Amino acid sequence: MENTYTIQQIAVMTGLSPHTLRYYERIGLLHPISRDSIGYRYYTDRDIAWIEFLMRLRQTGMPISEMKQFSDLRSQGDHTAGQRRELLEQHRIHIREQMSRLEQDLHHMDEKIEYYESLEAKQKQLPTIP
Amino acid sequence: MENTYTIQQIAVMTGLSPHTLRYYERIGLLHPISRDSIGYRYYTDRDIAWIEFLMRLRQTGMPISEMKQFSDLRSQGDHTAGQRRELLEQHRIHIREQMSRLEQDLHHMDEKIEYYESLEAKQKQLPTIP
DNA sequence: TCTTGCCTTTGAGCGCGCTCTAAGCGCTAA
DNA sequence: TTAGCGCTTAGAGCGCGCTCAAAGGCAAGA
Repeated sequence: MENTYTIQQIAVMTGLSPHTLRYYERIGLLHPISRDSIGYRYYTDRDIAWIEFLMRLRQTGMPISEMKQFSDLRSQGDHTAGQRRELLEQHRIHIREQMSRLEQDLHHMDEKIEYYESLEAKQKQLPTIP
Repeated sequence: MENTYTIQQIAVMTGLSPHTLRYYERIGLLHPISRDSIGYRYYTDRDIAWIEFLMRLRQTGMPISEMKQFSDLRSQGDHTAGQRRELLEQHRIHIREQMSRLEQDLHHMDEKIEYYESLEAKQKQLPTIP
């Protein structure tokens, strides 16, 4: 659990580019990452967990400005747990909305695909018009 | 079924702005919309159906370049039905992937929220440290 | 007649989330 | 000693999907 990783290793593990990792740190999504004697970043397992959490927020459509809010609350300590929970509950609602919208859209796609299938079936019945 | 609508009416009905409606036409997502005697656009019910379909594609994450492909196939006539169906089947896979990813992410959010709840519960037990 | 209002066009501008460039440093291998 | 590699920084640039600005036309109402 005392492992450390270079930025390149984190990039491979998370799928984020080193550029993006530095960018996230620059805008404050990541607290200032520890450095070795020559100034290279080294990431810990805890950092990885946090990065993966950030990725889930992004993945589910949270804008970076809101992720920043969340990060700021986190860095203020445990007494912000309530606010963080509220933010997350709001976001959970958002995720559920996305899911139900996707479900509806999926049904529509199914219908549209069936429509095309029937169109193709008709076309086979009348290969060419004489 | 022979109704026609101004761009403003379409904007209200679809939620897209007149700007966006013109933009979509400009880039070829919409075929050139009919005009009245003084050059104003008038949209038909068929146009509305197509716009709503486009919105579903966008909503589900299809990039505009791919929507353009689809539109181009459509304007080439019924013989492209097969290709359109294939595109849509690909996209349906994409939608399903999004849904399962969201479901996973939702579970993670649930856990995180529970974690915060437990944190808050602890804090109430120890309101202040003497 | 004049104002108001909605439409038209082309092309520029914008916000988001990266992504890349340029210049430079320290370590290691040849 | 030198070449090459991987890291560092600040700041510029980019792709996407809009969104707006400027300039102008037509028509209905005062």
